[in-house]
Amino acid sequence: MNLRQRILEAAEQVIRANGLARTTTKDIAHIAGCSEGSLYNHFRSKEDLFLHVLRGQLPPLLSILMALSKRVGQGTVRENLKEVLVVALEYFHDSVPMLSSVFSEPGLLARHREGFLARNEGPHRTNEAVAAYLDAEVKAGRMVPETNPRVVADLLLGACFQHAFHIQFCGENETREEQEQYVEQLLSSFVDPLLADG
Amino acid sequence: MNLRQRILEAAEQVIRANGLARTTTKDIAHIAGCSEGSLYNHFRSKEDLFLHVLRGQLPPLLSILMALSKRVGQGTVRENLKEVLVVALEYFHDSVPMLSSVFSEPGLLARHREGFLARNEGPHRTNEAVAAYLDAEVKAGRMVPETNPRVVADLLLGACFQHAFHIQFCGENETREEQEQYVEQLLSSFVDPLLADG
Amino acid sequence: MNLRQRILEAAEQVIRANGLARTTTKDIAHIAGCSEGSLYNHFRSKEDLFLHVLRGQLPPLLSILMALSKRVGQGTVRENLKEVLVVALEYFHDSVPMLSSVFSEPGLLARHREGFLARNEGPHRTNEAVAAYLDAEVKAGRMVPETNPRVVADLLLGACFQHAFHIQFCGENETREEQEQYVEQLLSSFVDPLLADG
Amino acid sequence: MNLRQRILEAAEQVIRANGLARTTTKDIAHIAGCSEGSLYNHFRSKEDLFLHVLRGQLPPLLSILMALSKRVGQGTVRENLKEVLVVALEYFHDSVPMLSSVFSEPGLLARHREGFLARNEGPHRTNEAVAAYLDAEVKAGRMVPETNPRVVADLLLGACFQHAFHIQFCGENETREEQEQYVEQLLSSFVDPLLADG
DNA sequence: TATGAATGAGTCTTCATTCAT
DNA sequence: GATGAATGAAGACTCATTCAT
Repeated sequence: MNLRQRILEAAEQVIRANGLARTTTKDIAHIAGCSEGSLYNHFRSKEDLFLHVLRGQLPPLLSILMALSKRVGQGTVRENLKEVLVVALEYFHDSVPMLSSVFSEPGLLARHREGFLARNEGPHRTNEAVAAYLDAEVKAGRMVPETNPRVVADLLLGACFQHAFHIQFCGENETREEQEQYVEQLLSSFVDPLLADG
Repeated sequence: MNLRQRILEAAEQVIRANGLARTTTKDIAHIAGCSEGSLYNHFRSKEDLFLHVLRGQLPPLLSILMALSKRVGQGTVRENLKEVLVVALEYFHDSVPMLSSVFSEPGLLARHREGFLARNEGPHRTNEAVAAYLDAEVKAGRMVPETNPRVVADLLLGACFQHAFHIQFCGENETREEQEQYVEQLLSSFVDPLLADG
Repeated sequence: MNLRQRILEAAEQVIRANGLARTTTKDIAHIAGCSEGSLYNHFRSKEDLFLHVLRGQLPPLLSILMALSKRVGQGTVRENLKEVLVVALEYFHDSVPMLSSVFSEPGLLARHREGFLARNEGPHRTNEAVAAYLDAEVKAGRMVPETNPRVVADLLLGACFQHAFHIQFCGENETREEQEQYVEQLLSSFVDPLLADG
Repeated sequence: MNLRQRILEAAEQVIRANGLARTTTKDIAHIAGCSEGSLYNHFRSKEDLFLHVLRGQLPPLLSILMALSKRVGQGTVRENLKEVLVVALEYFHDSVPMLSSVFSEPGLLARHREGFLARNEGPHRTNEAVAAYLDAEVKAGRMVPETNPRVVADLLLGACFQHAFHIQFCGENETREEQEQYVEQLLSSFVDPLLADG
């Protein structure tokens, strides 16, 4: 693996372990197995490096959710949503600490913003993707016509997001099974009544 | 106002303006109108000061939501929920940046956690309070019996929380009116069908 | 002596010993007997400190030359000029290395310039002061009327300046006696014919 | 042009633009259109490269002045001196910043000194060359016998040198015409009385 | 010979904290 | 309790130089 990539991964690793504010170039270089100077052969500044790390965080979930559009009309809506929500919940658990950290450095946030807005990759895009899927399923007659796709997407992803935020904030752990149970609760109480095959 | 209080407010002000990571004792002292040394006559350390600032952030919403229990059976459920959600949304807008910032300093987060867990004031308590209210309204027959109070609370507050997070993250502004519209959407599409008077 | 003054003198000392480009904050702090951090309690930056050191270099000769005006008509012109030129030559020897160094840092030179131009203390002022004295002596009838004061001042100070520059550049030493001999040469060959009492 | 020469010219260009202390190997390589590594295929070190650049600065004027000896008895003394002084003044304007810069790096100056002293090319040699010319003209009867050639050379070149130093130090510009006027002043007020054809 | 990634020593600067007054 | 000068550890970043290709 080339050094640039190693540096990016080292930076992500240190940020996750020590927190954004406690991440030093020295630590990053140590984990990457190179000198501090080398960091600057690949990134203009520490902030620039962070920006590249952050940039790598957003797309994963988004690309999964974009792929949802291909599943319209396939499998069951419930299964599709369950899979999506479990993936989202897991992703939120992973990304919430780093994503949230950025609020501690408004300058970094501002530059990060410029980037993801220009690339149309903001975190809000996930909700749009799920809403688009729901919309298609409503039109396909697989969900009741009263369904408001955007509101349902916001409710489901919002619940998962806040849930992950709270778990991380409280320093708890959640097993994969617990995550699935959480999603199952949402589906049973909220989504099932919206399914057309009721 | 005594100096201790002035320091606390100055710290909060600087954190909001510059971000947690860019908040220095020098800036705090300057805004508080005292010397840096004075900070240490009132707080053991900068972290200690931050902890006191953070402690002051959580309770406001919680105490409002706790008061909800007194409104069971009074007014309409819709009105009660609307008021609560608007207040919550506004509070999330205000507090998300500072609350999220803490993820950048795991040590600070850990100590903060010890505190709010000991005082039973964690951010997750807001959802519990709303769930308790909903539970009471279900029992009072003002909501359909299929309502799962905790899930509904998580969906509603989760949507508001993530919405505020996204707005702040994208650096946008939202007027009070837009906030009310957002809440109204949630109510119309999701809550109304759950009201027993339908 | 207060720390600020000690830092200024330490900086000057290190610049003289190691050269402007090889002067580090570490060395300055060490000579001043304080920590590097203390430098920044008294000066905004290393450049700012250098600016204050430089500012202290220009005025000494200038103030001596300004005092010349009081000697018009007193003593002999030759004696007055001799004293002035010896002082100037000695001063040039002392100041040429540091003054010249500044050309290596155009940014520092630019800021230095702003300062001395605003205070009307530039190095060219020395020539103006001597010219003013000569003009007065011409008008007092103690020098031949053909004397062009500004040209004579430029020739005499220019010769001394370049002489000092060459000596320093070649790393030679010049005793006080040799300096006096150099000045005496200038007086005998050039100034004497201009004196009215010839 | 070969790379070695391109590097030398690039180095000179960067030094003139950014100052000696702000000249980096990176900048030099960029201007020379080669890699930093290539610098070290042609020069032992950055200091070595600078030494070669400096070495190229001194001889130009000197060789012109050495050629003066051929003009003894030809043209008029006034014309010869005027041409020489204008060339010298222009040269001083050009070279003073770089030459002076070297005082900021005593180690570089010391090595430079070794070189030009061994080659008998020091800056003081210019004055010797002019003095030799004047001496010849005195002996040729074209200047009054009281003329002290070395003193006259020091006065004239000293005035020009200091004038150029002041102009550069004050960041001013001087047109060719102004330079000629300055020299003309020196000639009219000082040299003319020394010419034998008066 | 030309390269350019990698280096690591060195530099300036920041900042939370202390302590004598 | 209030001060603010002094601290020194730690930080990000620069840069001349090396070396494998």
